[in-house]
Amino acid sequence: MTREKLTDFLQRANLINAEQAADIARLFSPIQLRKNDILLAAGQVSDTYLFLDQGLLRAFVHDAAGNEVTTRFYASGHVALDASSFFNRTPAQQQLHALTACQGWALSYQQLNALFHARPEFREFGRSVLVRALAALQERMLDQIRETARTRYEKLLTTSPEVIQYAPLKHIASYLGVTDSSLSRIRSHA
Amino acid sequence: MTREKLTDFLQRANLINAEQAADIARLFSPIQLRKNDILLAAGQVSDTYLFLDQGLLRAFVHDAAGNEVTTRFYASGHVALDASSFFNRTPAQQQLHALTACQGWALSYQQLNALFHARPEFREFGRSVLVRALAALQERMLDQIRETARTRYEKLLTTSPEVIQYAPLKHIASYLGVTDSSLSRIRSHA
DNA sequence: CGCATTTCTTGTCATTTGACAAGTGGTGCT
DNA sequence: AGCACCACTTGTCAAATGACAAGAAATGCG
Repeated sequence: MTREKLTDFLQRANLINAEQAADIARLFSPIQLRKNDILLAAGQVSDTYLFLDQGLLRAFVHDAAGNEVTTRFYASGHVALDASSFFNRTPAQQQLHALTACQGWALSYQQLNALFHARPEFREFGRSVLVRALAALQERMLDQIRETARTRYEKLLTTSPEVIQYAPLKHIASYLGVTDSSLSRIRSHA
Repeated sequence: MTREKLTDFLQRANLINAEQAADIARLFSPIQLRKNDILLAAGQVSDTYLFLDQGLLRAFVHDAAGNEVTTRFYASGHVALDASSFFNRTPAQQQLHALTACQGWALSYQQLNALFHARPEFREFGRSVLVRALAALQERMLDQIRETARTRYEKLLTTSPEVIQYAPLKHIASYLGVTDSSLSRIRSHA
């Protein structure tokens, strides 16, 4: 696995140039996950800032009734992270589950902080990752409020076909906020 | 208006001590808003990092049909901000609207960045503000998915009574993701 | 291979919520 | 005061979705 996707990613917000990206990328360690591995278990303090190169992950929690609710999918080219656990060094509520075999690049909390300290441009970049995650979540919240389940499904279909392809229906359903039966019906009469 | 709430706020995450907090707080400028002032208009680049001392704000967007959707309320003791516009220096999608007369403390983008540069502890604090906003939004997303409108209303009632008290029903309704009629019925037969 | 488990679909019915419309009461403005 | 405009409530009906259950299809495993 080359670091090419990682260096591309680092340059995406135009806060880091090619040379800096190469230097920074060198510090990430390769990570492999098998299908169904749990990268982060409930109660554990996250210590992996993961850039996903290949594969698909999901984050999920249990609700009061004990049902799993999928809170996010992470496709390749994105950072998969429980920000709250990682940055606050607190036990994770969320779990991270590999839906397929995955490859990625990782930093520990200590490494990330050292890098933030040493490299202002990476600090800026790290902030932009957080701000983008916030904006994306806000957008999803809006969809949840004003779009029907069918529209939400169709949007997911066009923006994240890999999710539809690899994630089982029940995970997609709880992510979209509908029951599996409803999603099945939405699909059938698409 | 004293800077007391602001210095308390700065110390809340235990990343900044009392002396540092006093130094930092000194750099914020006081801001007043009248009821119904628009702090941030659509299309404008946000340049106000606002700690709200008194009053109530809301953020809203227009959906495709032109209806206002309230995306968040900001009560006193919190930072009211369109993070995406402020940090990326991009035109705001959201607007910020004073629901009551407000007082607060503000930094410009330039001031905030200078402060981030000069004070690592404030940098950490800034990150924790973002991470907390992310976690709160995630929590709200979960409620949106698994709770009924009635439960969401009741939660808001206990966690943010000031919102119920000062915001008109239609803003609360669009925030909760229901129509005003439905919310009115939920209330009537509480 | 054969069995158990999981995944997905489909049926029936109840519940929630939305759409639309009318009406009431309050508020602000001239 | 008089009028226009909001904010909120309430009625009626339709549409979307959930709950529950049964069954079919696919998958994993010994």
